[in-house]
Amino acid sequence: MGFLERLREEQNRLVADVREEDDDRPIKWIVGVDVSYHGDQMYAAAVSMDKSDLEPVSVATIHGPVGFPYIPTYLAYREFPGIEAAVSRLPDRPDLLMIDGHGRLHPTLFGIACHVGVRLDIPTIGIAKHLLAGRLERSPAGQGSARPVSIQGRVQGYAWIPPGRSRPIFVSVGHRISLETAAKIVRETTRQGYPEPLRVADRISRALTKGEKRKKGVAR
DNA sequence: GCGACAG
DNA sequence: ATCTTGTCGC
Repeated sequence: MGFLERLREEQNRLVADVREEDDDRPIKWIVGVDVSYHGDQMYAAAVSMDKSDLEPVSVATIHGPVGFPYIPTYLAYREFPGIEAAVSRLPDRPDLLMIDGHGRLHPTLFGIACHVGVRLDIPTIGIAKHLLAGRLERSPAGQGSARPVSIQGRVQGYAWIPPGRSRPIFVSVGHRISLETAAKIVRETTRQGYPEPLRVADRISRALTKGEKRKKGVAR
């Protein structure tokens, strides 16, 4: 059996561990984590903020060699090492992790947000800019612009157009949270375009790669 | 077999 | 994700 087939087997095994019930503990520290690349190096940033004011409280960054290529539906095997390392450098354990990429909106119902959540045993939400799997349903009456996304007839996520953005973002459960709560928290943490923890994490991780370019004298 | 395909 | 100039629009 090939390498990717083995990884697919692992996904199909671990998907049974995903929990979609809300956690008991209240959510105070929300962490956004994102990864950027420069050549064969990856840079990850984890940003922790208090849910009540969305002000960054702590930041952790790492960089290291890229160990896996980008292959659609296997994103976690590329990004998990960086995510894990950055999150573990934070002074406090996150109450909730926001991941750039899908959770249950995945062909195996086990996208990177589920992968990170299960392996770190932390509640996670998947937030992505493009759809990978699933079908957009008609907007239900009353729901503010959020459209359900279904896989095999089951709602696994929502497409939502945040203020200040023209295209939707896609929200799905990663681990230890309900889809409704995930959607609510995404709305509450979005000021413009994308949830604040992810916006800041993205900005920081990308700044790290830019800094690397300057060091090496790459043209600007 | 063909097309589509998170970051 | 990253590479990349100008260009359209608020």
